[in-house]
Amino acid sequence: MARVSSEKTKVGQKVAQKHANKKTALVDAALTTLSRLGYSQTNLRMIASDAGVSLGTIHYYFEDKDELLRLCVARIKDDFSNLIRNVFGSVGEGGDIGEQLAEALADTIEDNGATHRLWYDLRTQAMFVDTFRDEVARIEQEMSALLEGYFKQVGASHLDGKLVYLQLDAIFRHWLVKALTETSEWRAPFKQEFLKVLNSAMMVPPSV
Amino acid sequence: MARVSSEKTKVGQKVAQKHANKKTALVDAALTTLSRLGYSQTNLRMIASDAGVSLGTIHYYFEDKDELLRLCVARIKDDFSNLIRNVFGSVGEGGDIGEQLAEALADTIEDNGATHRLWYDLRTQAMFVDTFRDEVARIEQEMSALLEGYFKQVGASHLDGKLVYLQLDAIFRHWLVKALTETSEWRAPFKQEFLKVLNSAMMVPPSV
DNA sequence: TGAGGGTCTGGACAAACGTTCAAACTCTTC
DNA sequence: GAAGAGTTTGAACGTTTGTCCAGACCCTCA
Repeated sequence: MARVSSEKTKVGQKVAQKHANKKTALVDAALTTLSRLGYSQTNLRMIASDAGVSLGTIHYYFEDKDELLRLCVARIKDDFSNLIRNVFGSVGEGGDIGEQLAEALADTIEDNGATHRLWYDLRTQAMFVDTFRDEVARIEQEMSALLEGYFKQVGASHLDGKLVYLQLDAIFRHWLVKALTETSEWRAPFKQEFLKVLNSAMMVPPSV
Repeated sequence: MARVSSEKTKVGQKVAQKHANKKTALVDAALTTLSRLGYSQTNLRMIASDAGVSLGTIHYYFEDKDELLRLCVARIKDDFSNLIRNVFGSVGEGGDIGEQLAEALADTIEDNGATHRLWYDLRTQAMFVDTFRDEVARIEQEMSALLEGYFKQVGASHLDGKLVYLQLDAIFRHWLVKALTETSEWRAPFKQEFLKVLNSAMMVPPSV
């Protein structure tokens, strides 16, 4: 089992960089497979096939299946943070901010639907096995924190970020399923319900 | 492969009844295993072990694994309906109805936590495979309908049952996870958040 | 007390799984 | 262009999985 050179020479660094790049590329491929088939039906042969490498290559870069899956969850966390951050960032100053937020989330249902589905899959797996449990909890905390930051920005700092996140997430998940399984129009009703929940949440007065 | 006598004789009916009883007992055992291990980690040998029968017996009563799992989902549906119906039924006329509802739901987190966890597992599986998809959709519709019936009863018939169900379900799931994984007190915060969401949902005025 | 239909068993099977490994291959460096 | 470190392969291994089956078992009637 050859290991990548960890010497602190110039060549060693170059090789290590290449090694790391390939590793992240394989994580990418694994995420493609996972988002297509789901956690329970994904195996290493499928991942290798999607990545265009042989089965042995997977084990050359990863200790075992667990390490690969953990890195996948970590990657999802980063992608999620960036995605939501971009959503909040793309929301312009003028116009109805909630409306723009709903629009951006509808876009990500359309563009990253499979990835979001995988997130719900891994979140559920974490209810049974503790492999991802901590990382899942961290992601949810970060989502809540992002929302809370948004609330502070619009002068509603008394709102509970986690509580509103849970409600909005439920709407998001529901219409994600619709968008993935049905052909009927979903953007309009999603945006309507999302805004309804968001507005009703923001109408809650500060608790005494 | 011996099949149960389907003759319409007296003996035939008796035998068929016994056969059906054993079949439901095996579904019960399967649900125990599933709720303990989750969908992706449950296999027929575990189910047979929990049921106290040999592996062959499973295939004597069920065509294949799929049939058993489908019957499990169907059983969950019935149990769920009855459970929620009981919750609504146990809610007395006097006092704060929302408070009593939250209390009853907290009880079922405590008493049937593993079953609820399984429900979320199967609901997520339905996002990837279509085996349970229709049955899952039916269950969610029934939950929404039950809630809508409750709204009509308290004179808030303009509220969207599905929308409120999604929000309350999110709170329920969140605190179910807490109750299953952490030792800290969860009943009080669950009831508080549940009521907060319920009340804020019921404050929504009829749309024009 | 046999006969016979229903029940149950434990082993056997093929397929699929994660994992391992010797051998072949690629690329850089001297 | 030889050497060597890093990479990739495809076959092979041991396990686990769902499925199948011949035979043993149980129970009920004639």
